[in-house]
Amino acid sequence: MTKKLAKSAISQKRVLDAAARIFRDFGYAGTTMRAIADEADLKAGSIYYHYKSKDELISAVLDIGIHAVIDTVQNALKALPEDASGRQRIETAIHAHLSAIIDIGDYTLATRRVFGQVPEAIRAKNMRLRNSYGSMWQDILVEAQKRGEFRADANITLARLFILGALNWTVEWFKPGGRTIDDVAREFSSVVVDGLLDKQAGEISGSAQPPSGPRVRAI
Amino acid sequence: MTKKLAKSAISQKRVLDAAARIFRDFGYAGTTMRAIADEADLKAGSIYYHYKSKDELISAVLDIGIHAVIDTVQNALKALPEDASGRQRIETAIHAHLSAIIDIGDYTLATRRVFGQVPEAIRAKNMRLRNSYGSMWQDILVEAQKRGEFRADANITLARLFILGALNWTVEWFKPGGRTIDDVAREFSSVVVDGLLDKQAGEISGSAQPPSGPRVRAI
DNA sequence: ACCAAAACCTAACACTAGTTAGAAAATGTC
DNA sequence: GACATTTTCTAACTAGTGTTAGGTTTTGGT
Repeated sequence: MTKKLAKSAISQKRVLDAAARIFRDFGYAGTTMRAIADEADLKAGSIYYHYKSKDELISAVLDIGIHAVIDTVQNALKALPEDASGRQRIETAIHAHLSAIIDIGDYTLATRRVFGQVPEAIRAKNMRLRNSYGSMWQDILVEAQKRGEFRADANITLARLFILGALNWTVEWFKPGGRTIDDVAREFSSVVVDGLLDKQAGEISGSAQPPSGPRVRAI
Repeated sequence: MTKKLAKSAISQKRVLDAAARIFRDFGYAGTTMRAIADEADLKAGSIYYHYKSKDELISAVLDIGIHAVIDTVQNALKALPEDASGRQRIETAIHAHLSAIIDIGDYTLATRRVFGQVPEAIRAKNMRLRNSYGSMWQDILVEAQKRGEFRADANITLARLFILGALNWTVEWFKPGGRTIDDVAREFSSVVVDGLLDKQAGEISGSAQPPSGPRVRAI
């Protein structure tokens, strides 16, 4: 166990980044080792020095994709005060999730496009990570509901599926240079939270009232 | 033009259905003509009697997928009274969309999983259909906003992207036998509409108030 | 029973896939 | 500068790809 196999992390990352881009564009079967090698300025055979098979490569890409999201969101939530409201937590989580998946967009998109086509064993392993991320969200929502911030009759599980579905879809249309992540996160939170907020309990935090702009008359 | 090339629509559909299932499971490049043939109880060469290439097959699958959704939603909307509310329209459209994509789930999933990997020309052709579907939703939302039903400060384009993203994601987790489409549609509508509804304008339609169940105290 | 059209099959083509063994280059250490 | 280690390349093998040409069977109308 005292081997000193270092294997130059930077070359490894070069191959991994290239793989993510190619997997993203051509899917699992459509991705060839030769195409990855081209993208990474290598010859096909050389990849096998870093990864021992195509499957090990896609597995690494998948894990990086979900891990980045989990870490980013977890850290953002930890930075919140203990008594943060459900709204704050959701806004924070949405913003962090969007930042993460757009930051490492190649990996996220690769994951989305390839997940259904990957060998069962690899998919199952990655699925465990995704499920643990799902429970993270479930906890936030259930907590807020228990505290009376969210409607008691809301189906939290379905709401969570709705939120994560919409979030994950973002990478398909979000293009850097257009809308900012802040804008998207704010608008998204507004749609989701103001739908979950218990109106019977009266308005709690701010940001629910339209800021300025033209007011529409009621009837 | 007076040819009588009928080409037995039922065989053609058998091949198409098989193709949808295989494309769904293995992606564009991962799908082999031999696998489709197997699934359709044919030999690979025979497929070429019905479709002249793999590309023509995937193109047909993609078009069927989006067309089914467009038709179902359009018909459901047409059946509504002229003065239907925005809430009603959204609930109807969500329900119809879900019904359609789950009904032809193989095609929808195939589309989702394969879209990014298909030759550019085919994708562009199918994209036009999808864009026209997008404007349909945009119209519903903008109309409701103009009538003062939805918050004036809501970004309709973003809201639409969220809704369609979440809807399209449904096929990934929805399993027949569990939740009903009605349940999912109702909950989704509730999350979306009660988030879009202008609270300044007061409650308009019903279904916003929690029906029965335990009421949560405010603070 | 006959026959043409429709539907399917067989066998092969040129090509590309993942992977590997072994040689060659690059790198760093003394 | 020599030498061992790390990294890359070359060239090949087998297996499987989309597609096609031409033959065989099935079908349905007369």
